[in-house]
Amino acid sequence: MNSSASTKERILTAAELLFAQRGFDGASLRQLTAAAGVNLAAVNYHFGSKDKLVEEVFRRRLDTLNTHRLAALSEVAGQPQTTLEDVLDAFIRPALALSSDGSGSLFMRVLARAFAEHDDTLRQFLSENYGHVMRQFTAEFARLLPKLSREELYWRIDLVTGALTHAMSGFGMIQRKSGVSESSHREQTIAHLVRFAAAGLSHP
Amino acid sequence: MNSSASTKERILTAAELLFAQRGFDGASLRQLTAAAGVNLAAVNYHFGSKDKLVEEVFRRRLDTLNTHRLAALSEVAGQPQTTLEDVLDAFIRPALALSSDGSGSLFMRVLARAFAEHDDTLRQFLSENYGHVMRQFTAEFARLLPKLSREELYWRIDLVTGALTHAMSGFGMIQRKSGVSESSHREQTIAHLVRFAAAGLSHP
DNA sequence: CGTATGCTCAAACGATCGTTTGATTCCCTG
DNA sequence: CAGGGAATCAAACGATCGTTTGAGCATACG
Repeated sequence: MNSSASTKERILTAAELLFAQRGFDGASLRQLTAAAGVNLAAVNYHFGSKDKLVEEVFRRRLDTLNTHRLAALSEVAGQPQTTLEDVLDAFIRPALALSSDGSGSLFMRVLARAFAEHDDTLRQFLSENYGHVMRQFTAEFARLLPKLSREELYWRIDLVTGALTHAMSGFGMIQRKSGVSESSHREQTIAHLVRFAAAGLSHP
Repeated sequence: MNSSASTKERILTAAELLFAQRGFDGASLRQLTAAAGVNLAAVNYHFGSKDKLVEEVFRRRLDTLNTHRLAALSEVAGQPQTTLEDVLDAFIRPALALSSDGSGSLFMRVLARAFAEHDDTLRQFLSENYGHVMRQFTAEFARLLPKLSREELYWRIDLVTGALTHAMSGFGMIQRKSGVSESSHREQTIAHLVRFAAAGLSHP
C-alpha cells in the first residue's frame, strides 16, 4: 500500500489515525503495526517505546503548525493597524490548513485528546516544546486588549482555546455543501471561528 | 440492601475519581476496587461489567444535572422578558453547583473526556439520555436569536459547548482568592462564563 | 568475495487486563 | 435458633498488553 514511504513514516501515520480513533491507551502496538504493515518490533526499534512514539506524533505536526503560526503572527504583531481578528487569523488559519492537508485533520483530534487527558508527562512535554507560542500570542492579545486584567485575559483565552480545540477536532466531520469548493469552505470556517473568538475575547 | 448500596456508591465514587484522572481505559478495576476498599469481583457482581459501570457513573450525575437544568430553563423559557443571559445561567449554574458539591467537580472532567473520545457507544448513550436537554435549550436559543440561521446557530452552540466543557472540567483547579467565599467565587465564575457565552452566541 | 551494519522478522517474555468461579461469610426472615 | 438468599472473598481464567530477544535478511564498503 504505502510501501514507498519509510517504516518510520508509515508508523507515524498509522499511529495518528489510531490515536485519534481509540486514544493513546486504547490503540495497541499490534493494531498499529498491523495497520502500518510493519513488524511489531519496529516501533521499539525506531522510537524506543510507545511513549516516545506518542511524542513523535506530536512533534511531527506541531513543528510545522507552530512555525506557520509564528510566521503569521510576526507579520501582524506589534503593528499599530493590527486588529484582534488579524491575530486570531494567524492562530486559526494554520491549524485549519493542517486539517485539510490529507490526514492532518486527524491530528486535531489527537490534540483534543491530549487536552482532555490531564496526563502530567504529556502536558509537560507540550508546555516545554510549544509553550512559547502561546506566550507570544498571549502577549499580543494583551496589547490589543489593554482594558482587560491579566486574570480576565487568561480566563477568556482559556475559554477560546477550549472552543477552538473542540471545533477543530470535529472539523473533518463537518460536511461542506456540494458546489462549495474546499478552499472557500475553509475560508468560511475560519471566518466563523475568528468572529466567535473575537467576540468572546473583546466583549465589554 | 443497605450494605450493597454502600458498596455500589463507594465503587461509583472511586470510579469517578479514577476515570477523571486516568481515563476509562487507563483506570483498571484493580486500582478502582482497591481505592474503594471493596473486592475486585464486586464491580462485575453489582454492575455486570466495566462498561456498565461507566454508564452508571454518567447516569448518577446526569440525572440530577439534567433535572436541575430543565427546572431552571422552564422558569424562563418562552417568556417575553427572558434574556439570553437568563437561559445561559439556567444551563451553566447547575453544572457549577455540581462542581462545588463534594466530588462532583471530577465529573466534569469525566464528561470532558467523553467528549474527546469519539466512542460511538458512549456518544449514543449520552445522546439518548442528554439529547432532549440540549434540544430544549437550542429551541430557546433559536427563539432569542431569530436573526441567526439554523446552521449558524448550531455552529455557535457547538463552540460554546466546547468552551464551557473545557472550562468547567478545569474548574476545580481554579484557586479562589483568600477572603472570597465559595459561593461568591462561584457567582463570579458563572458571570464570566455567561457573559462569554452570550457574546459568542449573539455577536453580529 | 567477505564482512560489517542497518533493518525486519517470528517468537516469547512477564505483567496486567476484565471476567468468572466456587467457597465463605453475613444478615434477614420464618 | 435454624435456614437461605445476598454479598464478599481469594484465586484463577484466558486474553492482550508493551517490550525484548536472537536469528535472518538486505545492502554497502574494504
